[in-house]
Amino acid sequence: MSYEEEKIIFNKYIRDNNMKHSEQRENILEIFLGIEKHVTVEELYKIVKEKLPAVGYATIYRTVKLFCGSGLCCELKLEDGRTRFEHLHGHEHHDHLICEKCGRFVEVVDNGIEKLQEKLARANGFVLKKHRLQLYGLCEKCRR
Amino acid sequence: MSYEEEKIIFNKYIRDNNMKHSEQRENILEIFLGIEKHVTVEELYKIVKEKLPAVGYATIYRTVKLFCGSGLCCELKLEDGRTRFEHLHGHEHHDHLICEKCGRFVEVVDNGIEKLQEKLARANGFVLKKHRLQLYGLCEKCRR
DNA sequence: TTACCTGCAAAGAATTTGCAGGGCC
DNA sequence: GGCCCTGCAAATTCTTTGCAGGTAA
Repeated sequence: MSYEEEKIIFNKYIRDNNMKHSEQRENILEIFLGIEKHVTVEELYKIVKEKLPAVGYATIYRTVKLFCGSGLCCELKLEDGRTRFEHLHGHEHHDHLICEKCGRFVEVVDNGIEKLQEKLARANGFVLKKHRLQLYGLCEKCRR
Repeated sequence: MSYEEEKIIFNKYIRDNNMKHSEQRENILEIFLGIEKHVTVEELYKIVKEKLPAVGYATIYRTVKLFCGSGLCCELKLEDGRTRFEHLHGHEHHDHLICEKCGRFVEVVDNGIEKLQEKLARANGFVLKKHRLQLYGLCEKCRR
């Protein structure tokens, strides 16, 4: 058994919202947390399907929304228009550096940038809640 | 007549790509450049429809893509999943500060952030081409 | 037992494409 | 004249919803 901490968080969220615990949701959570990548619903569906052949597409959609609601995962909308989900197990907040050619994702954080964002928002009368930063460019390999 | 400079850029793009000039596209461009806001295709369609009642939805889609291709406009994908288009006439590159409650957009730029992004990308072996930064928070009015 | 969970299929929403007729070069 | 442009309708793609039967509490 793994990801005990996340399961506790998720099950608390389920209870707090008057929903019921289900074996399947916990299985999907475990599979999802084991994926080290930003998956689309389609990708997650295929991976889950291997272990739970009876699962339906709608369930994946419904389930990742629950993960997001419980704070275990967050949605990522990039330029290609597809929604991706990334779990937060073992990942602090981070931004994304994306290669325009090969599609490689790199997770990056820069404290200086974070602080300046906070300052910039304040200067405009805003209280910052969250931000999304994507850097697009060409990685080393793709420049050769 | 207005937006001469943009029309020249657009027409050059059309020619360079073996497409044909059309009165309608130029009219749409002029209307679009006159809108000081990030419009969805639906919004733009309604506005254009007032002056060009015969226009179709598909044309708006096709035409804004051309604007993007010619560099006169860029796509903006936010958390709500709808694609917005903003023209660059009179707008330097900027990021967005968005109020989560009232939806207000503020265009912001911070040179410090821009420079750190460049540095961060380089540190990871990337050559930066562009970036997208959205700051979400609560504006002054909405906090009262 | 009651209300939620689930798979399936159908519905929705946003966007793209095919086609036939009209316009540009 | 040939090829692109355009409106319309149909097709696609991604996502949500309704429903009927199964399951947790």
